[in-house]
Amino acid sequence: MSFKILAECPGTQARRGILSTPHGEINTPVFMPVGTRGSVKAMSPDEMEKLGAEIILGNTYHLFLKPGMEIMSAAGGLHKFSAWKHPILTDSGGFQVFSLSTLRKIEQDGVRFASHIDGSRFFLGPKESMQIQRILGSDIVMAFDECTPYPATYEEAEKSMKMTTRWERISREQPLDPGQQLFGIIQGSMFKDLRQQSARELVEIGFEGYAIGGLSVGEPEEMMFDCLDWTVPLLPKDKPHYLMGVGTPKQIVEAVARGIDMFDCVIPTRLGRHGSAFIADGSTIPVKAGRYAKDFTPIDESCDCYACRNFTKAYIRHLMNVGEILGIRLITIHNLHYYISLMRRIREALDTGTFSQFRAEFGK
RNA sequence: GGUGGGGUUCCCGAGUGGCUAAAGGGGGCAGACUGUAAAUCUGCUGGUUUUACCUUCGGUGGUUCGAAUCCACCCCCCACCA
Repeated sequence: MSFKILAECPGTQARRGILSTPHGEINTPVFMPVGTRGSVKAMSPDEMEKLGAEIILGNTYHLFLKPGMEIMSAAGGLHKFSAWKHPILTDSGGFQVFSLSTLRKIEQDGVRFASHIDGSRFFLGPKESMQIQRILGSDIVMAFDECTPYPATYEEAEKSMKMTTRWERISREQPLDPGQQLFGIIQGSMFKDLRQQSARELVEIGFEGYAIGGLSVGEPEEMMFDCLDWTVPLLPKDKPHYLMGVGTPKQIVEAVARGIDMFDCVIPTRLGRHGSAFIADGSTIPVKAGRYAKDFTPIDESCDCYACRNFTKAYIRHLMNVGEILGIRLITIHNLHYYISLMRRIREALDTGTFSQFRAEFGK
């Protein structure tokens, strides 16, 4: 068993666990910073370690395009190439089927893409995605899916979900290296029966973990929680549950309460580069805004990250204002610290049986 | 002292009689961002009682139904020549 549950919340579906991988253990619930192209933007592996990141993401689509598999193979995989010693989860390229919808055509066995970099044509399907992720050497491999666009009609959602299931079955059949775990991804848009059908079929195929995809694509927040309520109870309890691409701090706390163990999201890093920083209550402040020009206090008085211990909003705003890289780095450090320590607080609450209380407090 | 070029809205800079409150940048301000085509993108940027009126293109005075645009004089800046 690579996933061990250490504690369960009596009042909610939340669990505290440890996921074992060839590159180390991951304490769940966990937030996984996104490092699409082999780097968490603006951060060094050393800094990620210091922030307490236990696992980061990489992306099949992007790494396949650049540097390409010949180099990735010669480099000996993504861990060696990027000097990240800890676990890596790679997304399959399924999200790019969604986000690059104007640059691709879906076919029976996969997707024909025109590279967003130079327009060159290539094909990515479950077989290709598994082969690439095997070479990348990720600890957790994601099955190839289509992140269904929202809104979708029932017919569109059903067609997309069925195709995803077929692709995931093929993904499962592909060879991976010893230790590599494969996660399936539930789709079905916002339809209860499709979501549940997707979950049941994936459980039947059998994966080392189960992800819920196709959320946070523009639907109302309540719908996202509905989808979790419909599907998580159908998943094996002894396998990790991963909510893909989510989300805001409050969404994460709510999803943990619904039995989610793993999260990834570009929000902390992207907002950091764009000048917004998280504060204690989970909301953000626009540090680059003119109103902070003479604010000589840290982003968050109660935060003990490197940025808040040493720098003022006025200084960071100035850096952002003149385009100095350090501004971006400091807010990214702060935001990642916020997310990672949020997860630490959630785990502590689960360890001490106080999660329901934590959740109620956080929601205020 | 001479010759040539120029002074435009916060800045740079286009505009040489009505379609001009004035292109385009920059700067400023605000907003967006959820498995990263994103250190990106969008909007606003003279004033007000906002489908209209007022003020603004170095200054003053003129020509004209109408001037940032034409004329006269003045002030200032730049280059070259003496």
